[in-house]
Amino acid sequence: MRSTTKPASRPRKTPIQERSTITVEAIIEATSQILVESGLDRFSTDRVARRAGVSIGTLYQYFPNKETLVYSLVERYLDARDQALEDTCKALAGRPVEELVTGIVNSYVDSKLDHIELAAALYAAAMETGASAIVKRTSDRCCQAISEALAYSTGYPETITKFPAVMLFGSMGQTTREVLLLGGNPQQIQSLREHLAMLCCSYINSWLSEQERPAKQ
Amino acid sequence: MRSTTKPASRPRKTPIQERSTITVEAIIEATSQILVESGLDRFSTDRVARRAGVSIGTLYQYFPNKETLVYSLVERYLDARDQALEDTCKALAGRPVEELVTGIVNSYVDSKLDHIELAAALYAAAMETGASAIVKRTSDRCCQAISEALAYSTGYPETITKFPAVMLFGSMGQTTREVLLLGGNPQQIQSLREHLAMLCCSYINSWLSEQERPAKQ
Amino acid sequence: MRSTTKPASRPRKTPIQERSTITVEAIIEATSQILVESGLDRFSTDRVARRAGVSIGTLYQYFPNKETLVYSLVERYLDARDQALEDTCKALAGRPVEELVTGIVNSYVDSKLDHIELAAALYAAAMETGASAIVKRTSDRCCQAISEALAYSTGYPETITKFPAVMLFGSMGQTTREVLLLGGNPQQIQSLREHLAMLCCSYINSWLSEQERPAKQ
Amino acid sequence: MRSTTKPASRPRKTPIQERSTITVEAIIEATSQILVESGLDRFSTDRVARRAGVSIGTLYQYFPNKETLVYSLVERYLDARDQALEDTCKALAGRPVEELVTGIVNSYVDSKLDHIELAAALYAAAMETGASAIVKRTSDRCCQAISEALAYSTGYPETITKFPAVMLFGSMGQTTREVLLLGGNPQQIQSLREHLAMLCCSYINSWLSEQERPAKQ
DNA sequence: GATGAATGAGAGTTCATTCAT
DNA sequence: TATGAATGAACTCTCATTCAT
Repeated sequence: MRSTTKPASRPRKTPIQERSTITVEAIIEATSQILVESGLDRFSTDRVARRAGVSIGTLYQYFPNKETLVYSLVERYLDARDQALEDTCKALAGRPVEELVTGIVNSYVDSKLDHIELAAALYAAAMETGASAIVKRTSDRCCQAISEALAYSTGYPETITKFPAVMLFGSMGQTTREVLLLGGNPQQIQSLREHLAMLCCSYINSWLSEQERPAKQ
Repeated sequence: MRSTTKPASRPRKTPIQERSTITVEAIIEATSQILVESGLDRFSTDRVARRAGVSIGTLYQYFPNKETLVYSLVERYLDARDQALEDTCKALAGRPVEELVTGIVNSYVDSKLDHIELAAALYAAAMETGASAIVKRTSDRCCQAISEALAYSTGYPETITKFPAVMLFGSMGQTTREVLLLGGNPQQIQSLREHLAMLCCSYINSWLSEQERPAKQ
Repeated sequence: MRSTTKPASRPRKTPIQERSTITVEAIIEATSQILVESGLDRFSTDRVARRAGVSIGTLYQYFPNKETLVYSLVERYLDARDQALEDTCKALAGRPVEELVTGIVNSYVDSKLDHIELAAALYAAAMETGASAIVKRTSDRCCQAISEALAYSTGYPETITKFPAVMLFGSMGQTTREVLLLGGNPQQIQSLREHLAMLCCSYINSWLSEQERPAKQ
Repeated sequence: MRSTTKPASRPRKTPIQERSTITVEAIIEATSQILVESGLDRFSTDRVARRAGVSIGTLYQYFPNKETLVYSLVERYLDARDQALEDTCKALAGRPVEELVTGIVNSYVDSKLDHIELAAALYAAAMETGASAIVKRTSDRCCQAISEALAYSTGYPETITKFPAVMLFGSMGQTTREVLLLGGNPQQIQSLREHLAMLCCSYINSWLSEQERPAKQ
């Protein structure tokens, strides 16, 4: 992807009319399809416009440059994931840690399974195109949600639960990807859920028991 | 980067004169620098050649196409990581699991720290360019090494240690990346090592104690 | 010219606005000029675009690759020749052979004279670039037309007039080229017409008289 | 083929030593093979050198540029054809025209058959690369030989036999090529010989009888 | 608002040729 | 004399983006 030096601006125009909304949706859908089918190479504004059934000029009326297209998609996808995770955290905050952690794991795995191919394609796309800022922002949001829920459930202040939250979030990401690469059949997914729950719970328990006797350290 | 279907062939010409060995090294070094500085966009064969101080023709005498440049680098980097991990596994195979797992964690973190910027840049680069095949291959190699060492240390057959190995390997990857994104100062790195060791050890212990009483499950 | 195996596809885009029709004509005209002036070497898409007064991008919007440029021209030129020959054949079919053959000769020479330089340049160009398929196709078309007219005028079935048709067509091609190479002044052209008519007529007459007494052979 | 502006110079060095001769022969043979196999595109000095088993530097020691390679081959091939034709003309000069003309036809067809593939490849190659000068020169030589023999056999001065000679020579070229394109099986070749002989003889006879009564014209 | 023709910088790659070894 | 590493101009083609209609 040719990286122009322009800052990644938000969509140029906020669709207000009905028709515009349809157009924008068609464009984003086309973006998604092409990214999944062909990856970031072979991804061109021209193809997106044609697939969306609009002219290239129209596309540029709603998305000021190529990057914005990918950004919109990445953001939309990650927002959904974050939202689900936050909801889970809010729903389970205050419950026993093991229950909380297991809930988080399942929410995370579920959100990946929802859009398997898109997840993989976006992951690669996000690395390029400077979308890593978005990735960082949403990662932070997830860690924040986990950290808060953890603090609520354990009684520890958030300053302390921050790091374990990062560890939990980090553990889920690549293990899930790895298992999907292994084939991702239902049985493997089930194993993933169980092992991930076990891994996260035992880690949190270890960490908790260590917190109880900090003097020894 | 255009991912054509052409196979990522090995360097086109094996240097025979000493002069050309220097040239090849210069090209690889330039590839690395530009990838780190500017990412996969803005990465062009032209820039690489100029940075390496050779003509574009010379570059193409040793690397048949652009992809091969990135491949060479990814492969070289991952091979080093794999080698270190394998060495650690071999050295610690048969020792108590906790010692083994801690050793693996430290080896992994060390290899990332060795080339911090390069690691990040290559990670992104590898996602595109079809180098994901290489990534998969080397991941498998790591999981294999971990799995074998785990089998040796626990007495369980490798068929059983396979999945936990994948979980361990997966856990290390993104957590490390996440912490480096957080800034990666020495103190954070230290925390990472401790938490990662704790996470991995407690997971393996949980898993072991579950294995002992499979009937109850 | 690199003859890749990609099929010589038809122009990429059919002009819909009037503006683009002009553009396409300008490009074909430029192709013709450059081919005539400089031959197939020194023929580059860049030069064509510049000569046509359009950007290189515009050129590629209508011609998917370099070969298509030459193909279009070859085809257009040969089609005109074939059409003229077919018209002549149809008009003279049924008339005495001598009249028919003389008509064919003149039609052929006329079509060459119409675009003297272009004919020479295209001839060379067609040999390369895989346009030889087009050459073969149009040659066949000419031979077919001649063969049919010959059958009609002589009463022999077409299976028998086929070969003489090829001989007639073949005789005209290089002799005309040869005479043009000699300078091609009006007097030479006139001699060419006369000798070619004589050559073709006497050949057909010989062949006819041989057909009448096949037993003796 | 990139046309450099340099004049087409003769081979740089005349091989005097045994070894050099072998090298030069190997290079010419490689040129021939590659031209036949792959045509004028994909023909590169590099490939020729590799095929000939010599270094690119050595190639340039005997052939100052790429064109010279093709020239040598074209010249060598056409010289052989011309020589054969001249020999035939000398041998048959003074014999009855029909015998002469038939001999010429067979000599011409034979020389084409000798190197069928090479003939086709060279024909295309000669059109490009400015070798057309050579083609013209050797064509002239053939026409000259035919013209002289015709003069000798008919008693007419050479100024008069010149044009018929061109017509005869021209008739043979494309008809032969055309028949080879048709498949060129032995039966077709035999037909070609017969029809070509008939065509040429009847033409010459017509021309002769016209010469006898010029007043009527 | 929508269209699509036009733009042109820039990318990847080739290959004839030179020259130090 | 032979080698082959190095050169770089030239070439084909793409694609993000603009703007007249």
